[in-house]
This record gives sequence, C-alpha cells and structure tokens, in this order.
Amino acid sequence: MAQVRPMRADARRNRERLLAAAVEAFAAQGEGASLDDIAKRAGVGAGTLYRHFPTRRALLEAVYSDRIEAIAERAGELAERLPAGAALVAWLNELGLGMIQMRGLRALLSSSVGGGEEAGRGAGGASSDCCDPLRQAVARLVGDAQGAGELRRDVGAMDVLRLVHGVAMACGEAVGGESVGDAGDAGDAEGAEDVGERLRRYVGLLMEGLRARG
Amino acid sequence: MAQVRPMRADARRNRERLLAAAVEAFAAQGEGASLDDIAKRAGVGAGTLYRHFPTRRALLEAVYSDRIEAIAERAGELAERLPAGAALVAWLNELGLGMIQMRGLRALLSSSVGGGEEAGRGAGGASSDCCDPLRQAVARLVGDAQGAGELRRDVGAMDVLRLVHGVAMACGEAVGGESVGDAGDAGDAEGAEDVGERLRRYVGLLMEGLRARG
DNA sequence: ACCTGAACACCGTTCAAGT
DNA sequence: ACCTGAACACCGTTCAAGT
Repeated sequence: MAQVRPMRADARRNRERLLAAAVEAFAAQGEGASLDDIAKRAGVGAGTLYRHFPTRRALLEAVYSDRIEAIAERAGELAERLPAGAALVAWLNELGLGMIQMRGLRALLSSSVGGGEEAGRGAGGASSDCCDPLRQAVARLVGDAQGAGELRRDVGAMDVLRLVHGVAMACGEAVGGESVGDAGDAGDAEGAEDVGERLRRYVGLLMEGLRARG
Repeated sequence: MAQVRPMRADARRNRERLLAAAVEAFAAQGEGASLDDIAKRAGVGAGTLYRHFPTRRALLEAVYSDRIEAIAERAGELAERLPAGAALVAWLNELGLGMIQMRGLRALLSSSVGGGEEAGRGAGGASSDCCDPLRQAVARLVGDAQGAGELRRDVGAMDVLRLVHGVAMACGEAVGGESVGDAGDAGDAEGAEDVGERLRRYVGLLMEGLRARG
C-alpha cells in the first residue's frame, strides 16, 4: 500500500508545504478554502497541487487522516478505562468536539456518513475512505454497550454515528453571539452557553433516548 | 409592511419569472444553484436578479417563505387534534421531512438556527428572518408538551429545533444507495431504509430522550 | 519525473448605458 | 423606474512548455 517509489526530493518538499498551507487555510477559511490560494501560500503552481491531491477531498483526507486515527484510537483507551455505556458517551463527546473544532473533519464525515453533500465523494463513490477507522471505533463501542445491556439493540453503529454527526452540526460554530435581543421565545437559560457545553448536553439527551430501558 | 408602491408591470413579471426559475433550480441543483443560470432561465439580465433579490438568501427566503408558513400553521392544527406530546412529534416529523425534501429550506434554517454556515446570514445578522414562524410554532408545541408533563423542562424550544435540524441533516439526501457492499459493520437491518422512515426513527429516538420521566 | 504558469470556462457582482 | 449586458474579479482545472 505504501509508495511504490520514493518521491523525488522537491516533490516531497512541495507536498509538505501544500499540507502545511492547507491545514492553516482549512482552519481559517473552512473546508471551502480556495485551492488556488493554498497553492500560492505554499509557493507552488496550481498544477502541483492537483498532481499531489487530485480532488479537494483528497487534500482534506491528507490533512485530517492523522486526527481521525487519533480519535479512533481513543475508543480503545476509553473502552479499557470505563464501563461500556460511559465509554461510548465519552467517545461521542470527543468526536463531536473534534467535528466542531475542525470544520474540515466535519465535512469529511458528512460526505462519508451520508449526511450531506459538502465536499462530495466524487462520482466514483469508492466506499472505502478515511473515515473507516471511525466506523470501526463506533461499531466496537456500540457493540460493547449493547452487550452490557446499556444500549438499545435496535440501533446500529451507523445510526449512532449519523446522529452524533447531526447533533454536532446542530451545535453550530464556535461563533458565540446567538443573535442578541431575542424576545425570550426560547424558554430556558440560553444566554451564554459554550459550544462544548451545548454539545455535551445534546449528546446526553440523545443517549438518554438510546439507553436500554429496564 | 407591504409594497409602498405597486411595481411596474414588467418588474412584477420579471420577479415572477425569477421566482419560478429559482424554485426549479434550487430543487434540481440544491441551494447553491448558479444565480447566473437562474437569471438566464428566467430570461432576464443578471442585474435584474440582483435588483429584486440582493442576496442569495433573499432569493431563498422568497422561494420558501410560503412553505415555511404552511409548516408553521400545521402546528396549530396538530395541537388541536392531538395530545401535546404527540402533536410535537408529528410536527417535528413534518418539519424534518420538509427539510429533507427541500434543500433550500434546510439551508435557510441552518443559517437561522446557528447550525452551520451554508447560505450565510450576511454580516448584518438581522435577527428577524423568515424562520421566525417556525420558532414560534416550536415554542408553542414545546410549551404545551411541557405543560402536559410530557417533555423535560430543562430543554428550550431552540434546543428542540436545533436537534431536529441536526437529525434531519443526519438522515441525508433522498439519494438512495447507501454504499453498496459494506462488510456488515453496522450491526442491524440497514438495507433499503427509506429516508422518511429513517427520519421518523431518529425523531422517535430523540424524543425518547426528551420525554419527561415519571 | 516533476514543476510552472498561462489559458480556459465559469460564477458572482457591479454599473454605465439604454428605454 | 427598471432593464440589459458588458466588464471585472475570482476560482477550479487543464496542459504545453520547461528543467
């Protein structure tokens, strides 16, 4: 699977620069950042970007695959330290937080989980993609939790993944502000809730619905 | 609030044509449909489109405000016919279905509810927008359900709106296909589930979590 | 083998000129 | 008062020419 032939030195360096520029650009501008700009900031021609990363999605994957694998590995650690149900909740919170903090990651999972079409998968639709580790992780945690009688058996791992993805999208950006003088139509303490807090709250509510009832 | 002066006949006709073209375009191409194309299909110059609808969001609102109001009004009907909890569930299902069927509507609610930034609100951020009827509708249904002891009191109307919005996004397009040979990692009967079915299932799970516990 | 940058097609947005 | 369409800036993508 690894490179058949080592890359030429300049090619390798250009790839590195492109990735560095892309990380910054995606973080600042979001997953729709201008590819031309990324190439410029990396100091290479536009063609070079396309040679290394033929699609925007390929670039996104290259940028985020490390983080994705890191999150997936957390599943194992949490599974050892916590009871099955708690491990699942904790992991879902970490995943959701990752999606909120890294818009590119959210876009990737979006197109990989069937949630929307930002950064589409391309017509080919090769099912195997960089989010497979996440799928495996959630499958394990969900299986454990069901085995321990802490999770309903009529939901699948993909359901859980999709729901948390949706909930994370629903939490919104780290924009802060929430439309100022809102004629109190939202009943409760809405005021200055942190996005992270809100995520935890929503994941909690969701899990309440997914919990197996005695 | 209505037009101060009646529009000139040609202006009115152009507006009509633009709206008709936009309805088709948003339905076919999604909320990102080319504005230039819409103007062309309507048989008017690009400038005319901008005169009538200065932003993409303005056009989206003009296209969907009728449907939005129709959905909002359904809340009243359902509230009369059903017990509070059931009315809320039924309405959320209708809203979710609307968002799945009309991508433009989803985009509108998205930027209005703080969920994402597709079709952004513009820097002004005028809090009043076309989704207000939805907010009022959900506020009423949520209030009723809480009053009847059928819904937790620690969630606000906006929470419910955001969560259903997220869940609807999580259900995905009416694309049908779900990536073909998926090495059964998703536990359950995933096979040929309709998007509408899935939405109902997800809304049901969510409500299970939001229900007031005796 | 890889890179460059000009070239092309496309889109959003503005605005001078028309009626 | 409203419309038109050319003009501009910007972006993604390709490809002939370079090293």
